[in-house]
Amino acid sequence: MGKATERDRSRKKQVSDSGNGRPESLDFIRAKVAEDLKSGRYGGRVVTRFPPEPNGYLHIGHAKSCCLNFGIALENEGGVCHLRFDDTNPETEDIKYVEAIKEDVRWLGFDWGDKLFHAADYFEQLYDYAVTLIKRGKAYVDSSSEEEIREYRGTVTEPGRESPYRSRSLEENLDLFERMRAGEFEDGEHVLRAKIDMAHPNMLMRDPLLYRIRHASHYRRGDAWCIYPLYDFTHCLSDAIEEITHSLCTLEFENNRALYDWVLDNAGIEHPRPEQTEFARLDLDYTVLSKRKLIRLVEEGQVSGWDDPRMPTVAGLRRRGVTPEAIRAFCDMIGIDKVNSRVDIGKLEYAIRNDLNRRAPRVLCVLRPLKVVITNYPEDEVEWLDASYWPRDIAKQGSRKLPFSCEIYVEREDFMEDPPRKFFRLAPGREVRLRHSYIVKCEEVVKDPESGEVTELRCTYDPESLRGPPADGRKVKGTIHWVSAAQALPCEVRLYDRLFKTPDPDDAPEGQDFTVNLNPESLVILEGSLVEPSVADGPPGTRYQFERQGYFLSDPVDSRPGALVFNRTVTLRDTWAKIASKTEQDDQGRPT
RNA sequence: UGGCCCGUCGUCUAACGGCAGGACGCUGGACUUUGGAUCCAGAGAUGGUGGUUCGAAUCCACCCGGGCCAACCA
Repeated sequence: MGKATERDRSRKKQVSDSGNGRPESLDFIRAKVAEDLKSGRYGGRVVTRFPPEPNGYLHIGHAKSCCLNFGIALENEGGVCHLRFDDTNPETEDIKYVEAIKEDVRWLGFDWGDKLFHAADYFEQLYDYAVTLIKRGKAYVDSSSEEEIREYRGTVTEPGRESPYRSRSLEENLDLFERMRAGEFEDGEHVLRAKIDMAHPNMLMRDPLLYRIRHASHYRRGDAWCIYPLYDFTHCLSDAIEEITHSLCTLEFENNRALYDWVLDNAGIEHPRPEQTEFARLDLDYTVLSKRKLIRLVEEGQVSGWDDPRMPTVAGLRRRGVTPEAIRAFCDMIGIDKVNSRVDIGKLEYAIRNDLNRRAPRVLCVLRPLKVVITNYPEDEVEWLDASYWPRDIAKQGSRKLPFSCEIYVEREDFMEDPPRKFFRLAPGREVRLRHSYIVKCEEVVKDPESGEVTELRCTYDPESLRGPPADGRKVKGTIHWVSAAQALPCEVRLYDRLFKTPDPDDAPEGQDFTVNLNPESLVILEGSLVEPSVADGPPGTRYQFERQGYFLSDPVDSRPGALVFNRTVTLRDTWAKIASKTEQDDQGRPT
């Protein structure tokens, strides 16, 4: 008991009690940070870093890392998290990605203060460390060709062979490396390699490359350099330069840890040194989270850009209407572990709904309109009904006026001529409540004589039914949304759905790739939707719940007063859809 | 087939030698002028086999399954 109390007290991340009387525990990384703090390993410092490479946009997997690194800094007294661009590859990186990433990190709610760094700014120091390595006999210039190097490396089951250039003298190595920097050689003529062990069972330790020659302009350093350091050399030393304590990265870098430590050791970095710890990257079903694949979707025009609302990018989620709070809540929900896993996208959707439920005012919008004439309502009358923006269980004030008249539109889906059991909506002879308004009864169905399509419903209303249930005690189970024909605003509605139709997009038939699994219905554009007039003043980027439909955001780019465009962020939970599909299954399973 | 890492409800996770707990999802019910939200209840897991131990998800061995590594990417 005393042990539990002590552990409880030492917790820095105060998460809610799960109701079982026991405190919730820290993930293994936070536990390690807490341990290091307790043992005084880093003198009470906690310094993490979020190290994106500016060669693409941030996606929700990066958000997980962002939440972890900035989260740990926030949770610990005096904790700091650096934003560092890991920009050592001049051929793929661009300033536009730097700007986009900064915007995304800020939008996610994280503040790096004055701790903004670039690995490219360390090139001079990194060069000096390389010289140190050479002087210690721990690095050499290899003049083998790319193919030779590959060949000599061996395979995972066979040891490699030493390069013939491995035994060059210190002086020759120093001279060559200096001339590499001076630009005396062509791309690929020489490389700088660590001298470790060509027979090492860990392939990364078989004399890994440290520097390569690339006569290319760097977005930040211009033409100042023609040799560029590689990841394994750069990252650990950048961490050391910034005095990072906990260097957190994903599982695929587990093999790199030995090299991380080797470089630090041999470059003479003093203790306390940064320590690398790996965790599982985020994988989400019904989408892809690899930069390579996301770039392909953008370049092939499968989506409209990095910020297409179907993209799992931070920019895409933002334009879709997802809030940073929802993303952070989701990251909290999934936890941190070392098991590679594919998270149910339903969890993300839950986090989004849970957040939007409390923040999005309710309005009425008819996506696919069906005309309804109220035959016993005065033809020229318009009643402006008071309608709360919030349901009774949300403690917020505010309402708007909703016009009601003899001609309205309802959702086409809310009428069925021959309804199944449990369909609580409009059907011949049936009554429904119009949200915030009267009860109406369907008296007549008007059809197009040619096609047979229902074109209009003729209904009567109960004048006594505006407030509360009907006096005669009859039950009206269904409530549907509607808009008044004369005052409704036409709008475009973009219904976004999952980008892929299969949980694992990479599971493609032989010879085909993930793009065959793209969901052709991931975007359905509705041109003729009608929304209540109160939304006219909402600036682009306003969030609403369209009652019974879902959460929507007026598109920040395309929506304008008079030409409203709404993006569906996520649908509401749809119990009816579940009942309907279950009923269908039951009917199919039953002998006729 | 070499090395490293990892296997707990359908999914994401907790339990660190002592009652396998939570969340999402699912099922049923209550409530309801959103088939939303909320509330209540329920079903549901330690990959396998041995061993150590009074006691094993936890420690050990073997097996099975999964991931990563043979870019001058990160």
